[in-house]
Amino acid sequence: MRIATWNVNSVRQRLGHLLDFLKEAQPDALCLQEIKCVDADFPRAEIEEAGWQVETHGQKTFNGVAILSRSKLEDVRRGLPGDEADEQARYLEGVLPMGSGVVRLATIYLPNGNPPNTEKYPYKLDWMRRLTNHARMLLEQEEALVFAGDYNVIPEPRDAREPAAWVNDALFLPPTRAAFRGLLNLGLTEALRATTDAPGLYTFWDYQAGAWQRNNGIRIDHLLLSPQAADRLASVSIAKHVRGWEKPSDHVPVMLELN
DNA sequence: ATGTCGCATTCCATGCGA
Repeated sequence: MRIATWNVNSVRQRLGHLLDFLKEAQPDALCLQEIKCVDADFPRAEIEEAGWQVETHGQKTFNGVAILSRSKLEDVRRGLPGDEADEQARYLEGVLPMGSGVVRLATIYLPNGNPPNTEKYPYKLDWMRRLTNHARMLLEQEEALVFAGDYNVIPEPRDAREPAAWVNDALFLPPTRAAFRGLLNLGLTEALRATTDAPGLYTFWDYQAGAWQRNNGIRIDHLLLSPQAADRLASVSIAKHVRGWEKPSDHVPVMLELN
C-alpha cells in the first residue's frame, strides 16, 4: 500500500495539482497539511468524484489538515491531545482498513516556530512534547502506525543545501532537533533515512530568492513509522517534479510503499 | 537581505504567516 504526505499550501489554490497528483501517484491514502480553509470550504465533491474519501480538520485562514483515502477512515481523532486551549488545526488521525492488516495514520502540521524569540517557539516545542506523549501512548498498542506530515524540522545538516543559513531558525535550532530525536527515540523509524543516507534530498523550496532554481531546499516533510510499519517498508520517494509545476506549493509530496 | 505566495480585511492596499 502507498501512503503519501503533502503540504499543499491552500487546497483551494492547489485543487488541480492535487487531482493530478492523485491520478499520477495512486496512493491508498494522502495526508494533507495547510489546507487553509474551514471544513465547509474544502473541495470535497471534486475529490470524492475522483474516487477518494475525505476527512478534514480545517480552520479559517491558516493551518488545517486532511486525510484522503481509498477506503473510509475509521476511529477518527481530530486535534492533538494535551492542551484543551489549543485551537490550531494541526492534527488528524484515523485507522485505514487494509486487506493485509490495518494501519493507523496521522497527518501532522507541526508549528513553524519562527521567530524563535517570540511565543511561537515555545508553542512549537510544547506541541512536540504533546506529539511525543501521544505517540508514546499509541505505540503501546503495538500496531502499524504512520505519522506523516510537515514537521518543520530539518533533522540534520545533510537535510539542507545551506545548513549554515538555518542555524538560528526554529526549524534547525538544537532544541528542535533534540525534540525530533526524542520522538524517534520512542522507537519510531524515519522512513526516508531507513532507505538512504544520501544528501541533497529536499521536500521544500522557498518561493523567495530563486530557491527552487538554485535547488536551495530543505527536508522537513517526514514519515515516521512504528516498528510494525517499519518492518513492512519497501520504498520511499520524493515527488520533486511537482515543485516544477505551474503555481506550485512550496512543498512536494513524499510517498512510501508498505508491503 | 530575501528576488514570493495565500489569506483576510480596514477591500484595489496592507498586515500576517510562512
